[in-house]
Amino acid sequence: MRYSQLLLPTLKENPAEAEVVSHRLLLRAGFIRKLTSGVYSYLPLGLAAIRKVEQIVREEMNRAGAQELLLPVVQPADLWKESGRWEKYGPELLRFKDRHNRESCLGPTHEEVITDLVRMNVHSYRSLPLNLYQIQTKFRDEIRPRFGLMRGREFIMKDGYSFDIDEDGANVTYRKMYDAYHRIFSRCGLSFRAVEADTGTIGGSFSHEFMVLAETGEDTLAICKSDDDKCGYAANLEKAAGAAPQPAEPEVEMLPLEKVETPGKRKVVAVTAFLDISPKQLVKTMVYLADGKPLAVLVRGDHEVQEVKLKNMLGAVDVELADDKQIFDATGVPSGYLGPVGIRIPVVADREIAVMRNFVVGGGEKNYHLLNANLGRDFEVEQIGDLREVTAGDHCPRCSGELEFTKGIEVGHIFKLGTAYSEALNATCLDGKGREKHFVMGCYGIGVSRTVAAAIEQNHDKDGIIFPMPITPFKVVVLNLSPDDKEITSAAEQVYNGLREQGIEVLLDDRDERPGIKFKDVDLIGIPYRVTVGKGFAKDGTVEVRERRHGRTETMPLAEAAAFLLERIDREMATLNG
RNA sequence: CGGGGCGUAGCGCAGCCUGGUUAGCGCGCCUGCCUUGGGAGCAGGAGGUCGGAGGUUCGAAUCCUCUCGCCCCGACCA
Repeated sequence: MRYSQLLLPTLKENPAEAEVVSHRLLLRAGFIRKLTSGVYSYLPLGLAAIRKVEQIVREEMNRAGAQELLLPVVQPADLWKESGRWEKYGPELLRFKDRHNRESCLGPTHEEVITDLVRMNVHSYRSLPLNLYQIQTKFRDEIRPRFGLMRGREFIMKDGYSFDIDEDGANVTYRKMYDAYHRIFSRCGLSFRAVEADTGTIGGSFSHEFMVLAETGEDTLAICKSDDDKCGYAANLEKAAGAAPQPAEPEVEMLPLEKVETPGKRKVVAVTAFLDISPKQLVKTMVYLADGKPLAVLVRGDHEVQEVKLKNMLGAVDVELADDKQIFDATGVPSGYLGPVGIRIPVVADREIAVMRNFVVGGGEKNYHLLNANLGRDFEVEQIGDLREVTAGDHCPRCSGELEFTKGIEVGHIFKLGTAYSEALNATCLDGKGREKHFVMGCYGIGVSRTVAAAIEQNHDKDGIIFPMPITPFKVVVLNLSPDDKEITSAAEQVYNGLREQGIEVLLDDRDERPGIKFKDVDLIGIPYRVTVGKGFAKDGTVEVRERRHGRTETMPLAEAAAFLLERIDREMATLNG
C-alpha cells in the first residue's frame, strides 16, 4: 500500500474527548473516528488491525473444532420473551418496532438465536458436540460508553456457543475453549491472565475472564502471590473470595449488651475513634434496595459490601445502596445509627460476622450505639454468606498466600451455561438410549475491537503505538525520504516490491513531505519495522532498518534489507505462535 | 439516572464574567517560492448557522429560559 493513496488522517494534537491512551492514539493515528457516543467508524488501518485479530481468533477456533457461521443482528422479541430475557435484560437491549409494529431488538448477544437454530436442526447426540461461532457487530446500549473502543455501544465481537449431550462433554468443550483462548491472546502478543469471574447477565454456573493486564483496566483482579505462582488462584474482584474466617480459640465469652451515647458519630472512623476501638470490632449496617425492597447488609467496619456477591446471594436483578431518606423511611432510624438489633427490615450478614464476638453496632436510635452485640443472642439474620470485597492482606481461599491486586481489561469471557437456555427454549435432542435431553451449553466471547484497544494500552510509548507483530496492519514501512530523487525513489520501490513479493504487508511512504513528518507519522501508527531510504543510499547504497519498539537501528546495503526483515519477522512470529 | 465539566473553522483553544462595527490565535488545508534525516521558513488564500430554539436589548458568541449533543466519576460489560 502506498501512503499517498491511503486514508490515514493523523492528528498532531490530542483530541479533547479522549482520555485514555488507546483512545487518544487510535484517534491520532487515524484508525478510528467517532460517529456518536460509543459508535465508531473503523478507518482502513483500524480495520486492518481488527482483521488481524479476527484471523487469529478464526484460526484458533477452527483448530479447536468450532465452526463459523453468521447470525442475524435484528432479532424478534418473541425469542427473547421465550427465554425470559426480554424483561430481564434491561435498557441495554436496544428495542424497536418494525413497520408492522412487531417488536424487535438489536442483538447484544446470541444465546437465543443460536439455541433456536440448534433446536430446529439438531435432534441426535450423534451430531454433538457442536461448537458454533461468529464474528460480528454487536450493539449494547451501554449506560456509559467510554474510552473509545474499550467500551463502545457498537463493537465487534466473536461469540461462540457449544452444545453437548451431558455435563462431562460440556466440561471437555469448556476446557478446549479455555486453551484456545490462551493461544489466541498469546498469539496476539498480549500479556494476559485468566481469572475466575462472575457470570453477569449471561447467566450460567461458572466462568473465566481473560484479562489483559493494564493500568487503565476497568476491572480489578485479585491474584494469589504464593511462591512461584504455584497456587494460581486469580479472580475478578467481583468474585474473589478470601480464605474462610476462623472462629477465635478459645471461644470468647459473650459480654452483656450495653448501650452507649455516641453523639454525632455516624461514620465508622468517627465511631471507632470515639470509642477507641478498631474498625475490626465494629459491624456496619448497610441498607440496600434489592429489586426495590429494603434490606440490611452487615459487614465488618473495615470491609466493603461487594454488590455483585450480594446480588447473586439474593438472586436479585438489581441492588443499589439506599440513600439517607430511603434508610429512614424503611427503618425509622437515621443513617449512621442503624443496627441489626430490633431492626424492622430483613438482614443478611457477611460470613465474617458469624465468627465475631462482642462487636459494636448502631443503636437503632439517633446518637446511640451498642457494645458487645452478638449474632444469635441479640439478633438473627436471614442469610449468611461471603458478601464482602477482598482487600489487601486477605489470604487466598486455596492456599495460605496473600492476595495482590492488579488492573485488567476484559477481552474474553467464557461461561458454562448448563441447561439454562436449552430449558428456557426447550431445546433437546435424543441421547444414545433414546431419551430426550436438554443440550448442555457453553458460551465464549471475545471483544475483538476491544482487544485492539487493549493491545495499544499495553504497547505504546510517548511517540505512539508499538504494535505486536501479529496484529499490526503493516509489518514494515518503507520511507522514501526524497520522492523527487529518481534513484532513491527507485531504491525505495525496490525494497517495497521485494517485501511484497515475499508476502510481507508493507507500507510505502511515498508522500511529498519533509522527513520529520514521515518519521513522526510512522512512529505514531506503530509499524514494527521501518526502512529508511534517503541520503545514506545516495552516499553508499545503504538503507537504515529500525525497530519501533526499542529503536534499534542497523544500516545495511539495499539488497540485504528484505532478507534481513524476513528473517526477523519470521523469528518474532514463531516465538508468539510457539 | 445521580455527581462534575464542555459545545466558537478539520484539530487544539482564546473571546463570554463587564453585550458594541468586518469573531480571533496556533496547527492542519490550498497556491507560489524556498527547504529536505525527527512535525522548517516566507508570501498569499480558502474555510464559521459561535450546538439548536425562543427571549431580553437599539444591538447577543457574550445576559435569561428551554432543548440537543459530547466528555469525566458511579451502577452495566466483550
